[in-house]
Amino acid sequence: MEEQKIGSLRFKIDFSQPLYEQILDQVRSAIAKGEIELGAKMPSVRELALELRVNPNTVMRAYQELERDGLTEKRRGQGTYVTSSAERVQLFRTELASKYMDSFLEQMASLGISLSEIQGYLSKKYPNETGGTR
Amino acid sequence: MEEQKIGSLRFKIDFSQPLYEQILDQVRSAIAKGEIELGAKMPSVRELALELRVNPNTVMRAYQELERDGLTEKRRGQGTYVTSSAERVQLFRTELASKYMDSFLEQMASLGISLSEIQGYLSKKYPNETGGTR
DNA sequence: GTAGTGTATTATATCACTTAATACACCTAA
DNA sequence: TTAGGTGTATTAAGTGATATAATACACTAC
Repeated sequence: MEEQKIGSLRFKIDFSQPLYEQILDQVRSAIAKGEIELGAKMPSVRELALELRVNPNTVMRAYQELERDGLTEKRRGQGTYVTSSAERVQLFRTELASKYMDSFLEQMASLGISLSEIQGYLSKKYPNETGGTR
Repeated sequence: MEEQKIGSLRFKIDFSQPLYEQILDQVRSAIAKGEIELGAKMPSVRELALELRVNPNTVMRAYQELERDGLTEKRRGQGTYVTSSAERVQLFRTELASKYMDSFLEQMASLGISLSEIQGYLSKKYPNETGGTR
């Protein structure tokens, strides 16, 4: 429940999922949504671990995955920085969105739910929006 | 990779996810899609465990969840049967679809992706379909 | 040199998942 | 009644992912 602010980052950590995964997801989201600026300095591994009351190894695991995503760059002895490339962020967004989309469609298919039914659900969830394909 | 048939049920089991979860998902899907008939007798816990080369406790865990879903009924001493109520199956379908939908929309929101962008992705994935809301 | 970075290693603990062995309660059919 | 098939419960054990803790090393800026 308790939301923490560390620099321009906000964190909500609980025990429903692995800690490193929550840190990873929330930083990913902040970068994807532009809540933290391109090229900005990330909190250091030790600092973030201290603030979140979590082991440094746990933070490092999240940071390593962020670099694999191409969302951050590490400079030994200096720190971790958000990538300066808007293209990389955009590429990450589309790739992850595509994965989310595929697994969602697979779930719906396993229930025998067609595309038109999905569209129907979408309309119900957003009754006020006209929808992009209408 | 190896797909197994047990009665009218088909199973593909690997080690990417918990075994009980895979069994659960695949039986759910079979019932939701009508691949196994309403009121049909399910394989017994011991039989399915033997066929899938899995511990009976693991199968039982999946079966217990199926009953919680309202998709099966157990008759002590007789066996496990698929529910005879088409309404229950339909209810389950809509409830689970709604959950899938919500968590999907949450994922997309975490990437800062709007509804109209989602509609765009849908059109790309299904270029030949007209779509139910058009 | 000092302090702050990321990184690596080793040990330990906990929990979810799975298997295994066994026993019990219930129902059906011979 | 007996035998065999149901679901259920319990106890024990092993494995792997997750997390913590303590420590050390390499690099960089000041």
